[in-house]
Amino acid sequence: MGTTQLESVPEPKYWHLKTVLSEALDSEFSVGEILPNERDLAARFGVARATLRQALEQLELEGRLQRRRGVGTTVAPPRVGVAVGTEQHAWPGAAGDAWQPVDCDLAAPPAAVADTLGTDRDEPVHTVRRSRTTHGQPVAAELLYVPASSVPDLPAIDAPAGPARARAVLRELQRLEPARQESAVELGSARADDAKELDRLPGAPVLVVTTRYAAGDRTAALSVATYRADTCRLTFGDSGGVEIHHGPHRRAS
Amino acid sequence: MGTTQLESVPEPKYWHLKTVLSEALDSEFSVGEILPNERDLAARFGVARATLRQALEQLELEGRLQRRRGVGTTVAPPRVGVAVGTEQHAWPGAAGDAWQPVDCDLAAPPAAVADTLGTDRDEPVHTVRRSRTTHGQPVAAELLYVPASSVPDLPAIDAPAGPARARAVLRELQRLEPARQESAVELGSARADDAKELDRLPGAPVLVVTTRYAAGDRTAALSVATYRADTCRLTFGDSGGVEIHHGPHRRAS
DNA sequence: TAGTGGTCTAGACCACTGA
DNA sequence: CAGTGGTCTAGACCACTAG
Repeated sequence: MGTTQLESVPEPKYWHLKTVLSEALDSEFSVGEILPNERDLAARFGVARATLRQALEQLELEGRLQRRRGVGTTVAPPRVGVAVGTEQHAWPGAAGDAWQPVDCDLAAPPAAVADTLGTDRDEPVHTVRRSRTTHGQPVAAELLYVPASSVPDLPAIDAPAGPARARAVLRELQRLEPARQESAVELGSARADDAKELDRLPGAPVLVVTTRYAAGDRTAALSVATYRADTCRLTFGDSGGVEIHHGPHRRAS
Repeated sequence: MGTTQLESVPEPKYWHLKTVLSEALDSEFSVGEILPNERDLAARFGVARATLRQALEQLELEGRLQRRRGVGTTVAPPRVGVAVGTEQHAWPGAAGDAWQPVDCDLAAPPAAVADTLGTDRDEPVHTVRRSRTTHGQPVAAELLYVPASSVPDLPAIDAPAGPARARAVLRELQRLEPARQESAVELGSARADDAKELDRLPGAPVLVVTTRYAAGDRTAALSVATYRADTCRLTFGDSGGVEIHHGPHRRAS
C-alpha cells in the first residue's frame, strides 16, 4: 500500500465541533457569558448552520449551554443537585417539602395511571398539580394522582378545583402517612403544559420520576414528576450528592 | 374583531407529526415491526426528510422507536426496568450482582473523579470497566474507580490489566464491605467507547448514574455507570418497579 | 449491490426577545 | 425594530447492513 491511511475513521463534523466548543467553554468562557450567534459561529468554523446547531444541541443536552429564542446562547452553570429520595420528602405534602401546590381537579386519569393505582379506568381521581423550584428557577412539574377512595373524608363543600382544593387533598393524604414504595427514572420529552411550567419549549428533554406511595397494603397515590434534564442532577440517598462535573467552571464577573 | 383567530398557536410540523406517528404506533403497529423508510414516510406526510427525522428522533428518545443504520426503523419494546438502588447490589462485585467485569487498568483518573475520591490528581487509581446486560441486551457500561490505597493487599504479581485483574480488584474491594452512600442520575451523551459497548452511535442519550461507596469514614470507590436512555427505566427502592407505559403494546406475531 | 439511516449544505421564513 | 434561536426545504453524499 502506498496510501497512508490517516483519518480512516472520519469523525463527523458536528462531533469534532462539539469537542472543540466544549474545550473552549472550559478554558475561555465564564458561566453566564453569551456566545456568538449561530450564524457567526457556523461561519467561523466553516460549516453550515445546521451542523453547528447539531453540536450546540448536544452541549445543551449535557447541560453545558443554555439557549433561548430571541436572546442567545449562554454558558450554563453546573447542574443543580435535586434530592428525590430523601426521608424529608417521605410523603407528598409533608412539612418542609419542596413542592408548591398549583392546582387540582377531579377526572379520570390516563389508563396506565389507573392500572397502577388499581382503580377502574373511568373512576375519577384527584389530580394535584405541583411545581418545584430551586434557587428561584423552576426545576420540576408534578402530577400527583390520588384516588378518591384514598381520601374519603375530603370535605365535599370546597371548590372542586384550584390551589385550595389541592392543599385540602394533600392534607387528607398526609393523614394516611403514606410510605414511598419505589421510584423509577426515565428519559422523556416535555408535554406542552409541563414545558410551559418549566420555561422550556415543548419536547425539551426531561427526567420523568414515577413514585408510588402506599398506605397499609394499598396504593394511596402515584406521583409523576417531570424534571428539566438540562439543569438537574437527581440525587438519591444522602442529599447533597456526588460532585462530578466536566471541567473548570468560572463565574462571570 | 371580525377575524376568527383559529390556529393562533401554529404547532410545529414535526410536533404534529410526532403525535400522529405515536398514535399510529399504538394502534397499527406491533413491537418489532419495521416502519417504512424515512424517504417514503416523508413523502407520505408531505414533509422534507429532515422534518420527518425530527419527529422520529423524539420518538426514539422516548423509547418508542429503534433505528439502526443500514437496517431500518422498528417499533421498540417497552422500556426494561433496571434496578439500580437495591440491597442486592449493595456493593460492587457482591454475589449475584448484574455486572460483568471486562477490563481494568491503573492510571490517573479524570480530575473530577480524583477530587471526589479525595486522592491527588496524579495518583494512579484502579479503573475497572464492567458491563451490564439484561435479556441478552447491553444496557450499561460502568467505570469503577478504586484508589490503590483502598486495596493495599492487592497482589502485585498479577498482570496490571485485563479481566483477571478486574476480578482481583473487585475481590479486594469486597473485603472492605463498602456501603453505598448516595447516587445521582443525570442526562448525558455516550462517549465513543461507551457507545460501542452499548451498541449505539456516539452521542446517543444516556443516563449517567454516579454512586459513591464508603468503607468506614472514607470513600472506597466511585462508580460512574452509563445506561442506555432509550431502552432503560431505572428503578430505585423495591425492585420490579412501577409499570407506567404510553399505550397498548402488542407483540409481533 | 441495493437499500437503509446518518451527515451535511445553503438557503428561506417564522416566533420571540429586548431596546 | 433588529437580532436571536426555531423550523423547514430539497437536495447531496457517506457509512453501514444484508442478500
